Amino acid sequence: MSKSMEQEKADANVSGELVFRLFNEIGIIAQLSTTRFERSLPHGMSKPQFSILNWFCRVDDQASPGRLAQAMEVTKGAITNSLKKLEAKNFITVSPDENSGRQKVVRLTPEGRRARDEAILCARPAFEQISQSLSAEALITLVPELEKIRKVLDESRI
Amino acid sequence: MSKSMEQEKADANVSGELVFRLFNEIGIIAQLSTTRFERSLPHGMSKPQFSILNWFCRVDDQASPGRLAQAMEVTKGAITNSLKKLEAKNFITVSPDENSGRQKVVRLTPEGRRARDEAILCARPAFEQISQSLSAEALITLVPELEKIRKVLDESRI
DNA sequence: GCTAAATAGTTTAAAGTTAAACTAAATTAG
DNA sequence: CTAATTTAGTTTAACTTTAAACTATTTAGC
Repeated sequence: MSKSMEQEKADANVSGELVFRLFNEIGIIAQLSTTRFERSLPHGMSKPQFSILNWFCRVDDQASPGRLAQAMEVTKGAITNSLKKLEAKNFITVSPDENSGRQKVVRLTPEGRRARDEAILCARPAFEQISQSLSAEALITLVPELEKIRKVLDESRI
Repeated sequence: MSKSMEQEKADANVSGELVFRLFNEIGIIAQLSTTRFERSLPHGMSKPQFSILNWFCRVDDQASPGRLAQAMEVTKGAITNSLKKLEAKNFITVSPDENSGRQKVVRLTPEGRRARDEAILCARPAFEQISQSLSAEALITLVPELEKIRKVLDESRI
């Protein structure tokens, strides 16, 4: 075995180890930050519920449940569940789609928009501390790298 | 309001926004990577089960259920559940602690160690692709930053 | 046009998690 | 030494998620 081949193998092992640690850290951070985030949310709102409201504020003012399922990266069943909760709180409306009898149209209500804004205000302090203990620089490099990883995972979804 | 104060507020908003995106990306990556990881595991092993076996290989050769719960960052109930599964597969042994009647001692079996090594081999290809689409550089900067974030979250746990 | 396949959404069953109640054992205080 | 408190682990109930089965509607193929 040539020297360069040995080196390549060593690199692969180092990368393998690092990728492993990467996903381990990400898993733990997701768990801890979700718990913290949900505890700070008003109206007994869950992270999935918040994500749906936030999506409406940021991406589009209406959508089918299926489109939301894709955007949230969860199953259709999970979206059915979340939409029921949000509808019960009058944060969204769900109506039949005029153009397609098998689709539905989901829309944000003014209360829903208010609840989302309120949620962001309530959650801010929970993350301020982390924001402070991280350099802005670190954040600026971190976020695009993570976006890249997410896209790779997303595009090669099984 | 002075110029510098305005600037500080703008910075805070930018950071707030970035921190928000950071945790959003982390949440999605955790979800997608866990699914992919679990599908690659042998013996119908779940990520929590693997994590316990892996902990024994990396940290200590025995532990109480409570210590494992802390290490895995889950509740004691969740650990009770996982340990039952692992014991049924003969990957661990659970025995009474000689020094304390209310504690138990959990240990890895040789089969457990083999299963963990096998799991790592099976999971490698699933992550190789990501490893390839990321620069080693990116990984080397990413992992320590994430470790820092995890530690901040962990140390200030509520 | 009519049948077959695909698509949208709901429901159900299995699994896993948390929080809280509970049992049993050890420690602390008086 | 006894009673109260704390600690370790299990159990239970509520909830969420996924995957698969199911219903209803639309689109394609012939």
